[in-house]
Amino acid sequence: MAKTNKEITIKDVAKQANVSVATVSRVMNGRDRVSEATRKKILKIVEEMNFVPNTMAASMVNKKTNMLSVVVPEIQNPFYTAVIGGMVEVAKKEGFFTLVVSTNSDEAEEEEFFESFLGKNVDGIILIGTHKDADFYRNIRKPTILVDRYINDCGHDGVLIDNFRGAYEATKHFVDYGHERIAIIDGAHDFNDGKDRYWGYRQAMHESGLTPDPAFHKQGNWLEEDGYRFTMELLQSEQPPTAIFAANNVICTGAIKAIRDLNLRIGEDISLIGFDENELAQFVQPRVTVVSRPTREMGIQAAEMLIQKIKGKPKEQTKLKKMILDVELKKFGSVKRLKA
Amino acid sequence: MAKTNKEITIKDVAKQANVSVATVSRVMNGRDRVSEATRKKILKIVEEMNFVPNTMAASMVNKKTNMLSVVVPEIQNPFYTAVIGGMVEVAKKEGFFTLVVSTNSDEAEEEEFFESFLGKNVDGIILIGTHKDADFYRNIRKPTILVDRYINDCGHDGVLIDNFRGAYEATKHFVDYGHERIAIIDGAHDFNDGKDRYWGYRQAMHESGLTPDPAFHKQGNWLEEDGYRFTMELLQSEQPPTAIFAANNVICTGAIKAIRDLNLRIGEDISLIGFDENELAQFVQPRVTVVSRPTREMGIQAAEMLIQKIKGKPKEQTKLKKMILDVELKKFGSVKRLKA
DNA sequence: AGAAATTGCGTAACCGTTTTCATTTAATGA
DNA sequence: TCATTAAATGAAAACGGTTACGCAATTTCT
Repeated sequence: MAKTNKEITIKDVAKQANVSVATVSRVMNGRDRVSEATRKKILKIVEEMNFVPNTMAASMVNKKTNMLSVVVPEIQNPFYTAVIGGMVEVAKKEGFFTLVVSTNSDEAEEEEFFESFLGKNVDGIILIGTHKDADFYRNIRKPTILVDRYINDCGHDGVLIDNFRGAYEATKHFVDYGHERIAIIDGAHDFNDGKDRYWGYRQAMHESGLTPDPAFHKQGNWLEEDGYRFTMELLQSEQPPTAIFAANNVICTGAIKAIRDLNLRIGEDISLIGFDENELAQFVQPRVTVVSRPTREMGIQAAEMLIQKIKGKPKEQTKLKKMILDVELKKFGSVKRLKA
Repeated sequence: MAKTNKEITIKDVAKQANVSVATVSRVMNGRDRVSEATRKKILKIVEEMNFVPNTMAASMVNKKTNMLSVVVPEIQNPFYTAVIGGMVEVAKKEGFFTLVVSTNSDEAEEEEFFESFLGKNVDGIILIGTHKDADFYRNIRKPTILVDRYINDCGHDGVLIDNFRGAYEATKHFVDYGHERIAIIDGAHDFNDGKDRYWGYRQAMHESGLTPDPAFHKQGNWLEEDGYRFTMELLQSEQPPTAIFAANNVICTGAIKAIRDLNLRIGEDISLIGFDENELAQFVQPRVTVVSRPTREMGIQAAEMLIQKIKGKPKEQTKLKKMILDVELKKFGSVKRLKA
């Protein structure tokens, strides 16, 4: 079992087949025409020798890797994995291989990716960014689609959802059911998504003639523990709200747990709306009303835009596109009717 | 803004600095000695021209990419993302970049990976496999560590947990609390993990002098819906069990939902133990007793083994190692005491 | 049949690095 | 001062493919 650990190369095949490497290369990727006889012969030898071309060498000359990457802040968050799922589906169909990178919401890690082997060598990127500055994005030279989080003047197309309207509809729903003391738990307004949700809430309040109590705006870090802590605070205060809008999925999870720990009933003692589906929101009874967005679809759209961009000629550099997908308020029983 | 889209290469730098490419290469990766003067000069020019070496070209010659990949069946499953988390942590510390690939539990997709650019070019692989045949694994030439699922004679090291003991302890716990009618919901015994859990259950039953009712072994596909459906069936049968062992995390989720939908109380009307933590198991009250395994730690150990293997010389090919990590039965209130 | 067009394939340059080996230059010693 | 040794650098051959170009050998056209 003396193992010659040397990988066999196109040269070995060429020698064996008594042809030039060019010919082997030709049959390998069916570009040029080769006589049926030699094609057969070469194919047979390729099979026998178990030759697999070194993609890296090939990429060096034709500058394509057929790899896409999707960069997300947290691989644990089901919202992101859903986007990934949609993206991978399309990429695969189009012949691209997708690799996933999680940056742990860390700007340094995000930068590291772009300087790494991968960042340099994928054909395109779908990015749910962590950076807040447009400069960072402008420095990305590869075809890139921003998903969910968008920074103006970043120089890339985006696939987004109407966060403003989502929050607006949620808040409006509370108001329609007679709520006036409506709290919102969100996080830093570093990105458009968070900011828009807050201002959707504000506008709905304003239009309804309600002045939001500043104490009802709880701003954390978009974490489950924030949802838990702030819900506790809110519900244990002197004048608790009657309704809480949890501005993302994990905040909502925290809120549900807090409400449970306080022995209160959702939709009865306290009304709640979340943003995005999440396991707990679907489990509790009544199920929690949520602003739902087409997560998987976002990945699909982004991948299609990206691939189109990769395949299109550079001259087709039309102006930037932002695709806004629609949200839907899925009403279950977590909002109590206070008035007819 | 006429953009010369050509990437600048080491040659450009060399020309600008009036030195050979060899010298530039030397200063870039600090291998050989270079006079301080030229080093400074080159570094300055590198800075000015914003030169970044083409890693792919470099990899072609030194056959290293400093990339690791982790291949998992389902990126949505929190168990896998936890393993990934641990692995990435170690890899990063050791200077490796990690990329994640999900195969959707599809053998074809798994194979595709190994034939792709990535599969060919990473320095090592951590694999939670989908294939059932040892041959597949034996064909993997790169340094590889199998995690969680192990196939004998596969030719690779593994990081596993003691599934047998986990299930054994869980079952024993039921018995200790006086249960005799104990059901198990699992899935196909394609891998050691599932099989071992089943036989851990069997042995505990046997040692306790209990003969398991064949109707109490429900075998599905390890899916949440299986957990739901079988729990329903079990609890609605003529002679329902008093205890259910849900052999993985999503089956447990399904079981919890079914119990809820049947308006039964966990730990009262039906006792339940799950395998692995999961969101719902932690949420319901009483919290569900689970066999807990060190998920993150598994990733850490695997990454350390892998990197050691990559860095070690080939002659150090000692015999195969299987590292077995311990499980722990975390007792909460979901098992009712039937006797003192 | 001879010119023209087509087909099949080999030669060699190239992609952007690393690295060995040889060579030049500077430093050291007697 | 001149030989000896050490330090700094350059030339060129890899690494494993792709592809423009060109030349024979066929086929097609008139």
